[in-house]
Amino acid sequence: MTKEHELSQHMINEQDASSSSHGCPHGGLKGLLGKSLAKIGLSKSEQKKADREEELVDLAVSILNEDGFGGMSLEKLAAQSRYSKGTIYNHFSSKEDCLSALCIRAVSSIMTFFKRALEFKGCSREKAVAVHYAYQLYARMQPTLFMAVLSSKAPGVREKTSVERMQLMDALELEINAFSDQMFRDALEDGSLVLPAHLSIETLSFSNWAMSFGTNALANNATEATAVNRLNPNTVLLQNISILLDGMNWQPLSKDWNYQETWQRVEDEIFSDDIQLIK
Amino acid sequence: MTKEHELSQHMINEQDASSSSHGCPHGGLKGLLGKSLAKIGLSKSEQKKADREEELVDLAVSILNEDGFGGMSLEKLAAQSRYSKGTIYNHFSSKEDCLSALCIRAVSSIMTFFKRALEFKGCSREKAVAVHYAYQLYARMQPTLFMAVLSSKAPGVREKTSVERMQLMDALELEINAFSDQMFRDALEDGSLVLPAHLSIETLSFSNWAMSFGTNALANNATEATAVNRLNPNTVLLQNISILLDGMNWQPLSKDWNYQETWQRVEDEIFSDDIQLIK
DNA sequence: GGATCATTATGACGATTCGTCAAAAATGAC
DNA sequence: GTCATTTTTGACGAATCGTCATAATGATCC
Repeated sequence: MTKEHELSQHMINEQDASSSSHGCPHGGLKGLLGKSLAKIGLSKSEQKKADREEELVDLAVSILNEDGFGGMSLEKLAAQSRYSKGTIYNHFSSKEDCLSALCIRAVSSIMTFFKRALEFKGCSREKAVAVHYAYQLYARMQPTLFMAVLSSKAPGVREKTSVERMQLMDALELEINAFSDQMFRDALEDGSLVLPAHLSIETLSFSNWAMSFGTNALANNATEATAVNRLNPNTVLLQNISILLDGMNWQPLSKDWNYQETWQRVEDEIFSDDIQLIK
Repeated sequence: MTKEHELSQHMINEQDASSSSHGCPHGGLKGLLGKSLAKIGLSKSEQKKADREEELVDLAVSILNEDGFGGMSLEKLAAQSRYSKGTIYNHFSSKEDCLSALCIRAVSSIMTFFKRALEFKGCSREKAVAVHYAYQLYARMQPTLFMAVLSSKAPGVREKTSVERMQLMDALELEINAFSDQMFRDALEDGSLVLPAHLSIETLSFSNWAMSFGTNALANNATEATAVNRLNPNTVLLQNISILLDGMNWQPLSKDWNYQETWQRVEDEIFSDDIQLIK
């Protein structure tokens, strides 16, 4: 509850600060960060409403973590909050709308994690590895929220989400896409990656995302009978990603570089605080 | 509704027939197929109950397709069926238990698709491509059921699922894992694949699955803002998988073989009937 | 066939959640 | 202080959940 809150609180306002303070050698990504969600120019009452929504989403997250997906209800949210049901429905047009709000919270948090990962000092492929580390870390810290992002894309959920929220969600998604694309553009620029025949940046970017998402989703929902259980949960993602990036011929290849060490350095140098929270 | 029904109806009984009739040159997979779910030795009343359960799952699938995930209720299932609520609850201990039953149906269907894909005549990597084609085809034919498999792994759902059904689900999952592993074992045996340093069969098998799952899940839930929309939905999976299998150095590499043609041949030679249904 | 017992099916029930809406309360303008 | 506007409230009807006493069905024995 407070954990998630701390992660995302005022995140948007901190974006400019963080993205300009880290010493990213490639300028490409800078221009894409922040701005799109600026909470500027709000009247006093609008600000008040926005604050309360933040508070409600915080509470919803804690309920989600506590009672799982099916256990989340606006009734319960109202009961546990300082407000009545009517007020809750004044913020969220439906349960699904609230789920979408949670999804936005999740994607925003992931985005900040990504930006922190980018601060890692290393070659372009190492930076990509760092971003995957961040994704995996978030998936482990907030498993339910991580999965909520996917569920919120189901038709039934989208239909019941307010248009403004859907626009916000789509904007965030574009931002994430742009972020991912830019990683590959940077790699092409510095020569460590050459576009394979018949493949576009979009294809590489998507395959990269799909692998990371698939691995985290399956690892998250592992049962005793699952293939994941036979593997080391800490490095499954690194291994999968290594095979994929080798397939793209992204230099240096995994046989020529100890990415295991990179992985560990990302944990120690960037996310050591968050790792403590898990344990 | 009837579509899905036809797919899975008596599937288990047909397993032996299909796996012994196709001309698979590698014998490795044969031994693993079927058996594990044999519906033998049922008394008359047990048989009757099993039949009715099949009927109810069919109906549940159609409701799921019609009203989506949140719209599925046992109340509705009872209303649309010939039975009363009490009887429904006699079959499914809860809504979540019913969801797990749907998941079992889905995985079983996917398994039959996989086995059909294996009938494709070609080298081991082509067979793997065929299996991915089958997975993607199922995901497109039954998008909601496809996603249901993942949701049924959530803790909240598992908790409310009857133990027998969970055992059945775990057994199915093991079967799928074994199937996947065997594909890689066959490839190692015929020499087209060599185990990369520090990687196990389990790792390769899982990365293969994760990529396919991730791609299909994301492609299924694509919105206008998604990266998937920029790509050709018919071949996204083939492209992603090609990069991955190249990364494993599975011969022949995509630069030395036209897998696009393989992909098309799988569609034409194995799944042409099912493709018709989508259109 | 009929009596007896075991199994299965039924739908009424209380509890919970959904989303709505008229009335009450709070806010703000003058 | 008064009035108008906005916001908050919780009671409401509908839908769903899962349970359980009762009714119906079927099996077994005489």
